[in-house]
Amino acid sequence: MAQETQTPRLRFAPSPTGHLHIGGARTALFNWLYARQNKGTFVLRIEDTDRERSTDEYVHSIMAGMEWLQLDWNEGPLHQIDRMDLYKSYVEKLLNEGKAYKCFCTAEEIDVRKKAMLASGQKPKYDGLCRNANQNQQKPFCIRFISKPEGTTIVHDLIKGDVSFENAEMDDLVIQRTDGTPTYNFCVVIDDALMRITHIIRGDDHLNNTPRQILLYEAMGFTPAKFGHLPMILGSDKTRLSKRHGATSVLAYREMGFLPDALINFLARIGWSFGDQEIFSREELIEKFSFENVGTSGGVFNQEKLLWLNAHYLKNLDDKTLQVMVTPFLEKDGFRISPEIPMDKAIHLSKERSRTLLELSEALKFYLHQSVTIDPALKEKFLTPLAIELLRELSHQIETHSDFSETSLKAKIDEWITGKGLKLKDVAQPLRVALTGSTVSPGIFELMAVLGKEKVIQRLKAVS
RNA sequence: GCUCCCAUCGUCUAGCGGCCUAGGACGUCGCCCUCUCACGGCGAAGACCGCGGGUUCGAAUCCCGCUGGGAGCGCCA
Repeated sequence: MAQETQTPRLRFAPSPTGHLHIGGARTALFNWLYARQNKGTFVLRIEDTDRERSTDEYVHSIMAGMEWLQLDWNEGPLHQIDRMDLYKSYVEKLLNEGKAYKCFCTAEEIDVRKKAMLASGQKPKYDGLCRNANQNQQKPFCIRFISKPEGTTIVHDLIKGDVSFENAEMDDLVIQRTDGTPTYNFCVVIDDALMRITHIIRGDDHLNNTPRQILLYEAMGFTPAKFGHLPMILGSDKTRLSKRHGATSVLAYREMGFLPDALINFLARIGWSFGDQEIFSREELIEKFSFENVGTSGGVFNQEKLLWLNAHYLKNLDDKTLQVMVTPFLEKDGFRISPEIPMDKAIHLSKERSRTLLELSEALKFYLHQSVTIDPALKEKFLTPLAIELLRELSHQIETHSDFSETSLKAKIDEWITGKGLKLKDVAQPLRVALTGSTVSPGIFELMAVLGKEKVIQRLKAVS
């Protein structure tokens, strides 16, 4: 048979029992990167053999997460549930070849025996009782794969190097449940083999499963793929990242106003590095990725760094694009983009002061308000009788000033301030509070130019 | 308990035997810029390279042991 498996085929195989989470997204990313780098194929396969916990909602959510991250796939989504007959044919094959057997033990019986093993210091595993049992009993049964009693199985891992396991460590794996459905370790092997997957890149929580999968490959006459096990992403307490550590769903990061490129960049840098470089475009990632530079130890998910990266990508986006991206955040809070305010200019002023789209939307709200509400404490501190007097005077000065551009405004106000023997410092904060309701905002002249004469005068009158 | 994986600043990491009195980035703290806040610029603190043995002229880098952490040990994936 011709060996024409030169272009790699990779896959991401989530189970739809939850949303696409951070760890899964990184696994998908690394598979995707390698596939794209080598002009290979990236397959999305849904591992939904657990009918109890799998839902369509999660399938859609996972796909939405990948689409948002722009991790596009070439084949799929393929559902394992559609391939049940296929798996069963292989169960039959193994049964006929004497490589598997029916097991009539109940869960309770096994549980008792395993507990006893654990108590005596042994690794709890199925004791193989039914291997020699009468196979024609009229009782419910599951089907087990006969493990090898001796020898060593070596996993040639692309990331961890060679890892060897004693075959005696492995027990007789259930490949078909009592209800007749095949199990994960069995289905993956068949799917990966039949879909001609060349590289299986997944979390290292699967490393212990790999030797038994290799044995399954061999038993069914398949050639094992290459494996690569990624270290886990950890929470701040260095345990495997979970809900306990806060948001883990990729889509939740979209809602928090993160940019897909930032998240991709961040995810890539947990576990993978390229010298001292921190910022990578997708193209660079595809070009520079290699298993060789994937680390072997787990990495903590550091949201502060994600925030920094997000800020970086945010300020490098053009204003019009950002406007499209931030609008949903504004609308969600009941704001309507008004043509009176040049939003792109407002965004230009705030984008380097915001780390997320959410923060950006917050920074834009004051432009859109009908009137400014000022916190009493701020009012007391900044809008003193003296300040109000100044603002009133300033209001008159501006009313007759027609050119509301930033430079013209600055010239006009500077002149007025200097004429009064004051410093900009003396009026900037009261003015800022009156116009924005906050002590924090973009530069006062830029902001006034964006806000427009009418609103500026209106807001000044409201406080004086 | 058993099996497997892992171990450099608080965090992500560079380092693949001499270039390391250990480099970069995030965060932190100063200073500069300045109308506030950011951005930006400059600078500082921060790792006896988990511990102990080897190998070697020489080890963060190789080997062994220990300790610590993680994962697995499901008729979940």
